[in-house]
Amino acid sequence: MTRKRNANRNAGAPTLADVARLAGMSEITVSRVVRNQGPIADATRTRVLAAISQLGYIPNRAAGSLASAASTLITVLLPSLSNIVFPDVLRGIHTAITETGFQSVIGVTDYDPLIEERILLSFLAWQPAAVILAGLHHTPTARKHLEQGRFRVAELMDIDGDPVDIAVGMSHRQAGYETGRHLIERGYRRFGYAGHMLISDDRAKARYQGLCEALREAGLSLVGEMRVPGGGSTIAGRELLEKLLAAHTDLDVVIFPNDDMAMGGIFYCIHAGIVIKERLGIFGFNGLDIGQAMPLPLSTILSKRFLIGKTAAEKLLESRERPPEKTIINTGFDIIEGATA
Amino acid sequence: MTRKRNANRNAGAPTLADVARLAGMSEITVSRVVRNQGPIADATRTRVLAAISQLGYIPNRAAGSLASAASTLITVLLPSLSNIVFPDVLRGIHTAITETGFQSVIGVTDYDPLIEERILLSFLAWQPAAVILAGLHHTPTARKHLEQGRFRVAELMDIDGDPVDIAVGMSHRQAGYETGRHLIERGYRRFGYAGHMLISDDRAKARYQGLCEALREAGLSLVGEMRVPGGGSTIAGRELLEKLLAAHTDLDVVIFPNDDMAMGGIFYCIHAGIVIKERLGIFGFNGLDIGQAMPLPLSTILSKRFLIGKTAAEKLLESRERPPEKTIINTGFDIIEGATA
DNA sequence: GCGTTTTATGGTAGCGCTGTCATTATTCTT
DNA sequence: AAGAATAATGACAGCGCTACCATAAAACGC
Repeated sequence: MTRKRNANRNAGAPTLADVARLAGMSEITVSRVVRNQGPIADATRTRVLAAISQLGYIPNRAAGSLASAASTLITVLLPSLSNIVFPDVLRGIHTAITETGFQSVIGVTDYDPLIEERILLSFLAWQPAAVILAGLHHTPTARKHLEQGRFRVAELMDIDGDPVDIAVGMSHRQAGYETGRHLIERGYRRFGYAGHMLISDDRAKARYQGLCEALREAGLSLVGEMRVPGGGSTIAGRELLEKLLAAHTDLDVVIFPNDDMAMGGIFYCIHAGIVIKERLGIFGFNGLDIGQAMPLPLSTILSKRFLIGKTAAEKLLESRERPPEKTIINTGFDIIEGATA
Repeated sequence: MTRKRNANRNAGAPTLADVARLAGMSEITVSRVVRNQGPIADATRTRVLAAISQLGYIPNRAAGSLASAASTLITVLLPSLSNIVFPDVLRGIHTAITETGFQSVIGVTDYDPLIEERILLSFLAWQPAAVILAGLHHTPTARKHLEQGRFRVAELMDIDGDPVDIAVGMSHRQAGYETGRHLIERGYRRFGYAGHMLISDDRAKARYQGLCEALREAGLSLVGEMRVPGGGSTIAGRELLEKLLAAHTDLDVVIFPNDDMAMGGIFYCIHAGIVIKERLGIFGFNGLDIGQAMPLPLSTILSKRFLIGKTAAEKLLESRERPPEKTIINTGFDIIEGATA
């Protein structure tokens, strides 16, 4: 039977036992060398390492995970990959884990908490060492599993709420608020908003609310507001601004939920001969490089995506066990003055 | 001993045996229901499913992988996450696998074949169902493992070469060549190249060579050429074009290795008052949305990144076994006429 | 109606590794 | 120098699942 079984296996792929035999050591010693764990005599380590490289041994992680009830996998659930923000976060995560032996398994939730829940459950089957997801808002089932699991949890981007374990991000409500204050101070009074319809993009919603609050405090309110269906791209921003200005000719500044859309707005102004900043201010969010490379650098808010990902992953790996108190790390944001508002 | 061991485990997480007991079935039957495999009576399936949801059973993939010597993981090795191209590819991959139960493990190689090799070996420890990587150029060790492994392999982006199993992409050499032909036909004669120094970016190199070949055939050659250190961004493109034009005042067209840099070039022209197209043509590569949203849409080549990722993943999952003949899928490219060259 | 195939289910032995508990050198105290 | 601590190694069971083979029951063929 054993023979039959092996037929379907990686033809003769060497196992711990093979290495042990060749090195003249017990399996457990080889295992310790591989995992760099426990006290090992230098001579032993050398011998084992030699046997490993001679055989081309690759440890079987499935067996290891099963035996130890823990894996080296980190589950990463991102709302989207189209929005450059999340690849940046992912890049930060990878920068932090690259030398640690941890590996990331990626899921894309499409901003949908139900999809997030489904993917989360299927990923928990790997007994991950940590779970990283976006935002603090999850389904009750997802939240329950996150709370009860034997793994670390980092919730990224947002810090306005109660995290399961670690939250790393910024206050989007505050960012929206300060956007409003900043523009009011610069003399803008007739505000427009050109958004998108990702109702599950809690961050964009929080910024919007913060903005409205700043306006309200100053006795102002949004004069005009429009949204495109879907996620919002540069082209969408361009077309949307045209429509918004057609409906509200007297706007003096328009805020976009992200830089991509804001750049579309700028392109529309150039096309339509509208003098940016004097006649119409444009304000974005994210602080993308490309916006800053433009002849008129985009006025926007720099969100520290890479830093968020990197910080979260580092923090996560500090300890295997979840500490008693929750951690909230505010990476903050910078207002980029720019030349468009 | 068993008790001690369980102490460290997921406290009482239900196992197949628990489900089997509750459903009054054998473990193997439950396993079959979970995997949707083999003939199961409807009544049995219903009962098992009820028990699963009652217990909140989550299968242990590590155990499954160990027993079957196969996993549902797909290893994805990308050169970079900064370059928007690769998140697009990843998005395509995820679109294809999202409903299949397969999951992606991501590694970032930084365009370095040695890093690629190291990550590949560490990922093979999971006995992945498939490996997806960029390009056809790998270390001998990596190539050997790819060839001998019991998993499918897809090499993306490039098709100029001999793949291990499946290649999906386009001919970058041809893209470069056609860029040259296209611009020569439009009357350009004094060519400049503003590149970067990613020597391991084989695709950019192939396009460069194709371009040179087209010029050579027409009795031309590059008048001026410069490269920035590192990967090349919009800002780098902007600064590089300034330098290149300072050194070669008589260029009538400049080709960039990607749209990001080309847009930087456009921004420099706007800034310096250079009339784009008439006085200086600008040509990119990738066909990013943002380039097409600009007042003067960028002249460039559309690479079908999303399609490449999606096609590769679909093809990969068609069959578990590697077929005897290799597959090469040419997704082609489109020349976008644009307004900048 | 009796063999033959198909459908549905189960028993059992591992998969390759690591946790737990020993055990035996070796070094350190005072 | 005797006891105590530490360093280095090993035996062995078992993690939770699935491949393999077996078996029983139902459907089929002529």
